[in-house]
This record gives sequence, structure tokens and C-alpha cells, in this order.
Amino acid sequence: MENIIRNLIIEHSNELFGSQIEAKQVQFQLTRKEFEGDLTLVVFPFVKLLKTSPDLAATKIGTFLQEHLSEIKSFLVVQGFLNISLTENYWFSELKKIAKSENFGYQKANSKGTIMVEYASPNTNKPLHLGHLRNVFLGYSVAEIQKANGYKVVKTQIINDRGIHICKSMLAWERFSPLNEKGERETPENTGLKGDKLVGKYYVIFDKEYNAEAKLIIESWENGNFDGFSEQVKAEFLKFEEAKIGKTENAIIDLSAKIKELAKNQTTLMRDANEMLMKWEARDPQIYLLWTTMNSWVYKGFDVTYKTMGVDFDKIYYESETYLIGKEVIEEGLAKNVFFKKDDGSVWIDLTSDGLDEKLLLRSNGTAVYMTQDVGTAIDRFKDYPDLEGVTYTVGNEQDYHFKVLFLILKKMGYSWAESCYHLSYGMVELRNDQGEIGKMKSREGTVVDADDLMDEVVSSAKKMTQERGHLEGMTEIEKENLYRQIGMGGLKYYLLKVDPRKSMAFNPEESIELNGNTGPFIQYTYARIQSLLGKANKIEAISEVSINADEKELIKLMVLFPSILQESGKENSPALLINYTYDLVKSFNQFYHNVPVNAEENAALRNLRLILCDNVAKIVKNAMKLIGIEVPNRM
RNA sequence: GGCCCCGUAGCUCAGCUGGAUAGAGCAACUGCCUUCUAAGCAGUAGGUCACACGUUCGAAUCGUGUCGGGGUCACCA
Repeated sequence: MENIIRNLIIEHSNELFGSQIEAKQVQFQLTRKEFEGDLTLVVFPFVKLLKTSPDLAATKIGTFLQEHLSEIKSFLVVQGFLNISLTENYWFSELKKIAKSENFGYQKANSKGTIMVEYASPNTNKPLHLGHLRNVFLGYSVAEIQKANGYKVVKTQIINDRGIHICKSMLAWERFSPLNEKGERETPENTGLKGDKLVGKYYVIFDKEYNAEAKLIIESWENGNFDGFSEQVKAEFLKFEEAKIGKTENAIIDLSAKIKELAKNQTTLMRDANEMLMKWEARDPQIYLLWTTMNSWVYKGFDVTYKTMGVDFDKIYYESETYLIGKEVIEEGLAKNVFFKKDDGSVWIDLTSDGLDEKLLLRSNGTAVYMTQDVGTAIDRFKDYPDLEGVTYTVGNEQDYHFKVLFLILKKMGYSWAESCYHLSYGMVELRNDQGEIGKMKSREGTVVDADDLMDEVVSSAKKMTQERGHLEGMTEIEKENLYRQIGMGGLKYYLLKVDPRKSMAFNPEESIELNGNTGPFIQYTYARIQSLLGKANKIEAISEVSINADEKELIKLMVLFPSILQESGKENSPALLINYTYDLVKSFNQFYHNVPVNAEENAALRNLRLILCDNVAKIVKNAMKLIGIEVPNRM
């Protein structure tokens, strides 16, 4: 409707204003609830052209529009705002359009090009935690939203399965795992532990053991004992110690950290881990077998978690397979002089002319760094999917700089598709402690919220609360368990996705399981109420003309907005827009539900219209929540 | 320190391509279940939109500066 009016005004702008106007000068907003009207035209931009008062200008435009458009019932001018009321026929025709389409607001599937959405991409040494939940739910939802907007979407993740950190857990497992009575080391099978948890456990053990070893080394250095260490190490240590003299407390802490770093690199554990990495790169069969085995444990564990999360992937990339591509490309770039080599053999790119720094691409020993593999992975992806129109990387905002550099490198390498790469940069999840203070999650301080544990908790909390107040008569145990899961997971997803993804957010455990107010269960509850209502109703007939009240019109108005909200949330990569919209719709529905009878309405035509409203609100709620990854139950 | 992001009610967040009296939820207080699920609805109270200046008919929204918070500046990933 806005467009029809806008075009009409532009078409007749000479006649109305005596000059040609642009589309953006014609601004609309929904009429605020306290005024009568449906649509509001802001007339201030035209006041100057007409050289008259805002009210007179508005009246002139209003009169003109009413003469030309039959959909306009009336208009009112308030303080320079032209409030337009549309006819009931117009609203009925809109409702009919909504009712006709099963997936109202969705674009035709695969009508647009292919895009790739990367999310999750965990480190194989650490079980998934709260931060991953935001990442995974966000990435999944964005992928689903893009699908609904007509794109063909490839959901992907890159698995960080290579490098020194992997060797750390492998080494710790070989060295520190106790043997059982059969002489076997710990496995997921003989311990019952989830594979990712078991491997994560050994990563922590490595960290502990090698910190302990480093501490002993520092002690012996401090006592002047450098037996077994090179002159170079000794010199470095003494240099740091000397630098401490007369420095501020902070500088001393800094220097101590450097000493610790030096000592860590001298530990036998670190040396052995490095040796293992070399063997891995040389495809040593024994190491490779161990690597494959332990990785398979991790993947099995992650799969369980992803299943609980309700997410999936179409294609998985492994750094162990793409880092070599990256290395080749770096060589290529070196030949093309995009990169340069320093005396020690390390390869860099100079981005100072772009306002950035120099960035390392290959270590002096020729091994790949993070950036190397990301370059390789990107290229691999566009090779696998030649018609790819874009890649969205769902990665936390602490890596903003990394992606800026990555895309710039790809561009400088001459890949035209570099422009279509997009970093969906989301904010941190901060944790609330008992005092209400906000803190960061740190694995070393034990403040990490494990993803599996958290999901278990929200589901069991949903179970408890649903048993207290739910309507569960006649449901089987399986149905009940499924309901608890839907409510618990729905609440968690809603809680993590309702805020703008770009902003950092506070995680409050109590709020995340809340059932009242702006929560997932509130949406689900409303949906269940509608289903209950529809279940008791007669068959729905075609719409016949009746007079509608403000509550009913409000619902149609909100439903009409859904397609543009869906597009916007796709454009912005923001599930939050969809959630906030659904909340508004549901809130309005509950007012409607409270204010007017549906099945008890005696006028058959009106009852039928209200049923149509209920049915379509439910349809939109269900379709919107599906894109968030939230299921809506028929009963709760 | 350089660069990036953020600052709206006690708390968590909407609103930001400039538009009417800045909105929700939670927490507090009040009402409403002999009509369709009270996980609901209605109401009271709560604001110098961090601060200052500027642009404009009009600024929470745009610009500049200040203050406060976070991130990042690794031969880690």
C-alpha cells in the first residue's frame, strides 16, 4: 500500500507540489496507536515546496489521495501528520492473501543463488560451551532465514583438527591415562565419557602438567642452575630478569609472563608435543592412527551435542585438508609479489597502506598459521561450489581484525569473490555471578558453562515447571519428554537469539529458564492455546464481510508486515528482528484472545473470521519460530 | 597508546535509513479464572536516552569532542 501511494504521489508530484520529488521524500510509518488511522504520511518534507502550513499541506495531499484511491476510507490531519484510514475491504483482501499461502512471506525455494553459512567451527580440544550455543543457534537460524528468503544455503563448519594443540591432548593421553585391568587406556567406551569430554580432559591435563614443569624450570633458573639449557635460553632469561629492576608492577607481571612462556617452551612435554606435530606432518602411521582415533571420539561427541541443539551441516571442512591449499596459495602470492619474505624465511603481507599492520602468513620454519588455513579454506570452498554468491562466517567479534585481514588478502590475491565474504560478527556472552557481576568465561577459572550441561538443565527445569502447571492429561511418556525438550530448548534459543547478534549480552541462568514475559515458552504457550481453540472449532469457511474491531485489525496489520520483517532479518542476518516481531504479534494476539470470544461468538461470520485470524497467526508464529530453530507444541 | 564495538527505567533488552507524549519483559505494588489453557490480561510506579557542543523545522537516532565499559593489536587458534 505504501508503494502504491508513494508512486501515485511521485507521478502527480508536479501537479501537487509544482516540482518533481524523489521516492525517499515520501516517508511512511504505522500510525501510532493513540491516533485514529492505519498509515501515516509524514508531510514535513513537502511543507517547503508548498510554502504553506504542515496542516494545510497534509489536507491537500489527503484530499488528493482519497480522490484517487478507493482503499482510503478517510484521513485525519494531526500536527503535520497525515493519518490515513484504510477500508475494511482492503484489510480483508490482505487477510485473504495471507490465508491463501501456506508459507506466507517466504520466497520461492532456491529462487536465488547459493550462499554458504559457516558456524560452530569448534576447537577439537574443548567441549562446546555457552559461547558456542550463541554461535550455533545464530548460524543455524541465519541459514534458515536465508533459505526462507529464497537462497540455496550450504551450512558448513571448519574443523580445527590440526596443529600443536591437538598433539597436546594426544600426548597427554598417551602419557597420563591410567590403564584399566585389561591394560587399556581410557576410551569413551570403557569410561562412558562423551568423546569430546574425554579428549578435553586430557587437554586440561596437559596444560596442568606442563605448567607444573615450567614452574620447576623457572625455580631452577632462579637458583642459577641452567644445566641442560642452551646459552641462548639462559641469556634470554637473564635479560628479562634484568629488565624487571626498577619497573612498575604491571611491567614486572608482563616480564614474568614472558619468562613463563620461555620456560614452557623448554619443557620436555612441549618438546615432545612439537616432535609429535612434526611426525604428524610427515604422516607417521602410528601418530596418524592415534590422531584419527581421538578425532573420531570428538566428532562423535560433537554430533550428540549438535543433535540436542537441533542443528545440522551440509558440508564439513577440515583444516588438515585445507592448510596445504593455503600454503600453495601463499607461495603463489609470493611469486606475484603480493607477499614478501623476511630474512628468517617467514612470509608476510604488508597492509600498512590499508591502515592495517604487517601480517604473518607462514612461519620461518614453513608451517602454516591460522590465516594460512583460512585462506586455503576459502579458496577450497569456491572451488567446490563455483556458483557460490557469498560466504557468511559466523565468528565472534574478537576476530573482527582477523577477518578484515583475511578478506583483504583474498582481494589482493585477485579473487573477485572476496567481496562477497561476510563476517557475521557476534558479541560475547558474558556471565552473571551470584553477586550480579558480569564476568567472562575462562576455562582455567572453571567458569565455563558447558553446552551439554546447560541444555540438560534447561530441559529438566522445563520438565519440573511443566509438570507443575501444564496440561498433560492423556499424553504418553514419550510425548511428555518431547514437550519438555521443546520448551527447554525453545526457551534457551529464544533467550540467546532475542538480542541483536552484534551486541554482547549478559547470560543470567535464572532468566534463561523463565517462562513468563518475553520468552520462548510464552510464544509456545500462545501457539498451543490457538491449537486448542482450533481443535474445538467448526470447519473454517471462506471470509465473508463483517465489521471488525481494533483488536482484529491490529492482528491483520501485524501479519501484513511479516514478509518485510523476514526480508529485513535476512538482509541484517538478524534472527532477533524475527523474534521481536513474533513477540509483538503474540502479545497482540493475547489481547485479542482476552478481549473477544472466538468459539463462543454467536455471529457465524464473525466467529469464522476470528478463527481465520487465529489460524493465520498460528501459521506465522510457527513459520517464524521454525526459522529460529524453535518448535511449537500443540499442547502445553 | 593505535584501531574497532558499546553506553536507553533498579536489571535484561527494543526503538537508530532523523518525525507525534522514548517502548517491552523481569523485579515491586494493585486488580481479573462458575466463557475458548492465568506460561495469560489490565493497571500503578520507575527515564537528564552517559555528558557537552554542532547540523536541522525537528535528534535516543547524524557529526565532533569528553567520560565510562569491552574487544583487538602473537612465528596461538
